[in-house]
Amino acid sequence: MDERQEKLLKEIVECYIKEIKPIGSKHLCDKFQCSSATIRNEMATLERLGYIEKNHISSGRIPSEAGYKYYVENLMEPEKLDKSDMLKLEPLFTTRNLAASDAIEKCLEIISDITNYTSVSLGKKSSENVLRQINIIPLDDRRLVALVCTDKGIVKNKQFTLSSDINMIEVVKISEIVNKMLVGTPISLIADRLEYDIKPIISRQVEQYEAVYGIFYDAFHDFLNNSENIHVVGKSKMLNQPEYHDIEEISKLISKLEDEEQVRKIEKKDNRDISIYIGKDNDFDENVTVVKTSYSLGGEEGTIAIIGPKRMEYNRVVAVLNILNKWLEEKGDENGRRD
Amino acid sequence: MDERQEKLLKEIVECYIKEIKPIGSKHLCDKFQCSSATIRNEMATLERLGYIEKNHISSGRIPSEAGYKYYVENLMEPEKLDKSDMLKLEPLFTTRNLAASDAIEKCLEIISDITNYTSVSLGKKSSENVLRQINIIPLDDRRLVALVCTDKGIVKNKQFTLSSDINMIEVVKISEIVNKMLVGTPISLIADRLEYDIKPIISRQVEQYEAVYGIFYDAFHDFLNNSENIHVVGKSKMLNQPEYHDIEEISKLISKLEDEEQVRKIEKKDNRDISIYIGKDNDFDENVTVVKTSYSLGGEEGTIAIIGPKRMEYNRVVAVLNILNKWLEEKGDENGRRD
DNA sequence: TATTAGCACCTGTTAATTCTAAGTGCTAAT
DNA sequence: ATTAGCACTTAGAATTAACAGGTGCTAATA
Repeated sequence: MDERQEKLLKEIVECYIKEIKPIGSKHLCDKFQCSSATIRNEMATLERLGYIEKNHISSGRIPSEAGYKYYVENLMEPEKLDKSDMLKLEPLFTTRNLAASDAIEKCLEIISDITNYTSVSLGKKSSENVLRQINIIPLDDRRLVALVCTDKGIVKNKQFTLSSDINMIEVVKISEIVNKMLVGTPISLIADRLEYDIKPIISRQVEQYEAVYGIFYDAFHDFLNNSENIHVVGKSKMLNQPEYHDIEEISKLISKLEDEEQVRKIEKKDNRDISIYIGKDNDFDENVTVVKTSYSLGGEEGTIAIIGPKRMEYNRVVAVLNILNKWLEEKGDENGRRD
Repeated sequence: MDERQEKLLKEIVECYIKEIKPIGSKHLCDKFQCSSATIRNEMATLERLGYIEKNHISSGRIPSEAGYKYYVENLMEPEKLDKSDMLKLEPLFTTRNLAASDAIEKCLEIISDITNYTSVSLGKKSSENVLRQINIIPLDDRRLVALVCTDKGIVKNKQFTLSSDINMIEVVKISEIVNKMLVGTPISLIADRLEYDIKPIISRQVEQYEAVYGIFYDAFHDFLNNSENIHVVGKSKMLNQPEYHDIEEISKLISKLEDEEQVRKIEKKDNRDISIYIGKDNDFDENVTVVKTSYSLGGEEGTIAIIGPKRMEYNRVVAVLNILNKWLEEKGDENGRRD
């Protein structure tokens, strides 16, 4: 590809991203100071190379997946975010001492707001976390909150109401035992340990041991079941993308976004700063582009991804992620220094 | 309306709910043992009364909003849920000592799953809650969890990482002061009280008082901002409803479901057991039906609503709500006895 | 008097047809 | 290497025709 061809491809991609209509040769005459015939010739070459496609024999051209790929790897110019975008990013920089998980969620919301695409965060499955501590906090003589914390900074609370035959003091005592015995245990093993190590002890000490056991079991239950640590923000953003006219298709996509197992497919083992998977390149859905970056924050490692149409405003998305990356790095350092 | 006309209306409504196609006179001949002409005559009457409509001069009939209304008020027969539905309801009855808010959310998920419509719960705005207690739970020497509990059983936790110049012990001490001074204060007033009552005290006792103040401020912040206590489950269920072919329209509806202020409009001051607002009768969206019931659970009062197409399977929905209502009542009693 | 058969009439839907706009590839001339 | 010119292609819009499914009304019927 010579320089003009590259410039042509760049123009086609950017123009198509804006207009969402196939680009004909005439549209590019002015920009390139030559006749439409010349453009047509060059386009024919680009098509032979696989970078652009026709919908039908006499339609304008649209970028192929390879074309988008070449664009993002070689042609795309970084964009500067405008003022209103920076304003939306503001709260991130001003809010201090947010916990990792809250910070990530805030990120997602801002990303989704700025880009108008769906944003996703993937942390370790909570079952891979290790129990740091469990606290029982009495609210009154019948109600309590169980607070479970893991090493990766996940904290969950769950409320319980005791039936009248259970003594709050017992529950607190048991929680001390659980702490002593189970701290450091991977969450995935907790259920077993509760059953085989803790239950026998409780049953010796407490009369209504089934109920007390139930509380501890339930306190962990959320961790085991819904593996959490996945957040998806802006699920319905794709409804605004005009290329999705078919309600069936979009419905399928949204279902996928609601299915944790599907979303997990976004995760991929590569450590590049920002990676872009276009169409068939990504394992999630061949009709979308997934842009990913990984973060490490307060000991928790994970991935942030943006899901949008293949005709994504790549340079905008990359610009946003670059800023967030820098911010996450700084925040990560801060936390690092302190640990 | 004589008996036959009522039976006719009932048939038209139920048939339309199933088939989603305008109902012609021929379809009803068998059921009514008479000719299509007779049916046509009767239909003309029903149309004059405003219970059914035509799309165009020679189409079959569809129920009008008034028709649906007459149906649910006078004609609808209660349905028994089938086995698979009861199976889905099962977890509700077996799970014990769930906190109110968790229980409600569980309800919503089950409702949405069984009915395939969107379900919503509306509790009191969290700013209307009153502070019950705030706990500071240290995780290590730099990290802590702040746990805020309100009288209506809302519990939220938020993690913080302390910068190295703040002493954990100080924070815990301050939390005791906050508890002493602010327990019983409506959440909506907390911000002010923090500023004017607590801040002066902290500033006298702690050197880095701004940061410590920040922690308490942030701990409450979520309560103030997003007024929470609204849950919407199955936002995209409407995508499966065939009458919503227009992507624009459905997109608008989903946006509404994501907008808390809009969702609040569902709330209405009426204390009937189950109330049904069809089309223009509801303040949320004139293209849907809202079925509501109110609950009182562990001192928290609120509303559960189901949002679906006007062509909703009313008897199924009502059957589900009836069961839930009974369950909620029992559970409410339990809690009541204990307080 | 309530029901029905028959008929003229209406409209959405579908398929077939035509027309146009936008674009292409190729050839020959520049 | 570029371009003008031309034949050719296709999607999409507009038009038409045929048809299916329905209606209301009238007159005959039980």
